[in-house]
Amino acid sequence: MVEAQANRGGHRRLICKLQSIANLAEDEMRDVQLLPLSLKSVPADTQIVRDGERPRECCLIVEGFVCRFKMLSDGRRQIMSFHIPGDIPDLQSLHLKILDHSIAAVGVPAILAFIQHQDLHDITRQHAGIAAALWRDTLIDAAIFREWMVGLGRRAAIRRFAHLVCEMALRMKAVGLADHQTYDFPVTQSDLGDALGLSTVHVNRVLQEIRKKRLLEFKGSTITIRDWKGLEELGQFDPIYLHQNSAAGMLDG
Amino acid sequence: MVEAQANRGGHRRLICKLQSIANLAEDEMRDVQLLPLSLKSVPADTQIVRDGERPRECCLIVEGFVCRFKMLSDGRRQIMSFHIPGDIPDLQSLHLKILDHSIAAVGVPAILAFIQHQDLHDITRQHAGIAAALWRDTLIDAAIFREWMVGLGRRAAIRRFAHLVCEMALRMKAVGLADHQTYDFPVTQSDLGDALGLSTVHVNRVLQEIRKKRLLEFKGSTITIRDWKGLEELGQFDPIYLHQNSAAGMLDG
DNA sequence: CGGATCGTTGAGTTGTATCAAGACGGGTGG
DNA sequence: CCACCCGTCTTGATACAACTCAACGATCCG
Repeated sequence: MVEAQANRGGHRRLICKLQSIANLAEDEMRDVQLLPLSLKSVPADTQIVRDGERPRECCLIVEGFVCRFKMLSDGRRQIMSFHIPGDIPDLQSLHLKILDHSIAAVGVPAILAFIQHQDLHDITRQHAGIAAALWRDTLIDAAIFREWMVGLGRRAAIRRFAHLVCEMALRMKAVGLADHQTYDFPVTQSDLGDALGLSTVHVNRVLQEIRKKRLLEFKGSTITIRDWKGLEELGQFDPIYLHQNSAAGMLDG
Repeated sequence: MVEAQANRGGHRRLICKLQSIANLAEDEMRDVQLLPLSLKSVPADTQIVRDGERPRECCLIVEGFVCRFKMLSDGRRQIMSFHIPGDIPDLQSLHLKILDHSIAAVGVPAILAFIQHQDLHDITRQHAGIAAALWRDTLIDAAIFREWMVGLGRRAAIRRFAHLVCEMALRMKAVGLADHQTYDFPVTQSDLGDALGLSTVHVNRVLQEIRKKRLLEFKGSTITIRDWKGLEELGQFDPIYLHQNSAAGMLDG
């Protein structure tokens, strides 16, 4: 069955993600695999949950690309994070009843696996290791926010973009979604602007500049890194803040 | 003994903080009060823990004012949060071994109470409620980061500042450190610039502008709010993101 | 083929940074 | 007790990064 396959996909993605941030015991992994998942697919650029809601479930990304964002009263938007398969972007709703931002699929349709809060509470009560791993995941989330704050507050536009490209490369790599120097990043220049705190026009000019420096290509929705060292330097990128289990041996081969 | 008093102060502050974000049971509060605290005072504007360290304890603020920040290679700084008595600014170190930023006292000397990671691990293992409360605390931390990101990315300088003033007012109020419309905020204009992503010169001009609007006074290290409604509107401030137990009935009396 | 979305370009504007210098103010030492 | 000094605040002049507005080109899709 298609559904059974996708379900396995959901558990596989979750396991893979958890292993990239923690070391789970055998029985813990087994129970993660038994978590009831409720699958749903959403079209590209569609909201999944909305600012102000009180969700009773968390959403695990199985396929696709997701962002969290807040709208301002004048219609402008700030994207606070991008999420990839294996992430649970609203894990915080487990302990914060009201959602203080929205979540949406970006660029391409997404397949999501919803997990009841109740089931997550149960599994964390039974397995201290899983509780710790999930807590840790939300802490890494926060660490990424902090790093973005540095960019938004203190880094020039082109550095911000370079930094984002490096970050996504490592995160995609950690869950097996990036090969040597290429990965999929299906966002528009307008999305990028909302994430980097820039106007679309300026994003466009930044992209041209970075292409001219031959640091990367960005055709269609594919990013191809041509000069990892250069990108890292331009973005002042130091992967420590990602707190990955193995932050070594990356794309610079 | 002075130390015994301050120790009680530490536990009192912690209890007060935890009650502002969660509902603890009797026995949980009792065990919180039994947590071993190791007191230390640090001079104003001194680092407490440093980027890259691997702390074995967390630091509870008993008195004073603390910020978390990252330094850039060119010596500029981004402050990512301010912390007040009752906060544990490095609670995340419980699950993220390496610190990805530094922590320092700002403006005035601080009294800190260090809690061994081991003791925190023990108490969370014994009391699911305390584990949840601490996890929740780190999640609120992250929610505040997100809100700051919106400011840094999308709000004009004066709005950013107004927003910060509102946020600090509510947080101080929640732990009994702000009265009707006044509270202590011992930061220099340079600190403010590092928090808001602005130059000192521009902070100065923003302050003048906001004074001219008669929204607040900022003499010495004391902020006096003159027009809460106006500040809230200017800062586009909506307290939802603070996830306080009782976000109602604030300074606008 | 037409419309919608996205990307690109140019011109003009503005918010904020930088540089430089002076004023203020609180603490220290002579 | 005064003089001095250092950090902070303030002000002015100038520079520039990024924004806005507006128009046009490129794709894609129905």
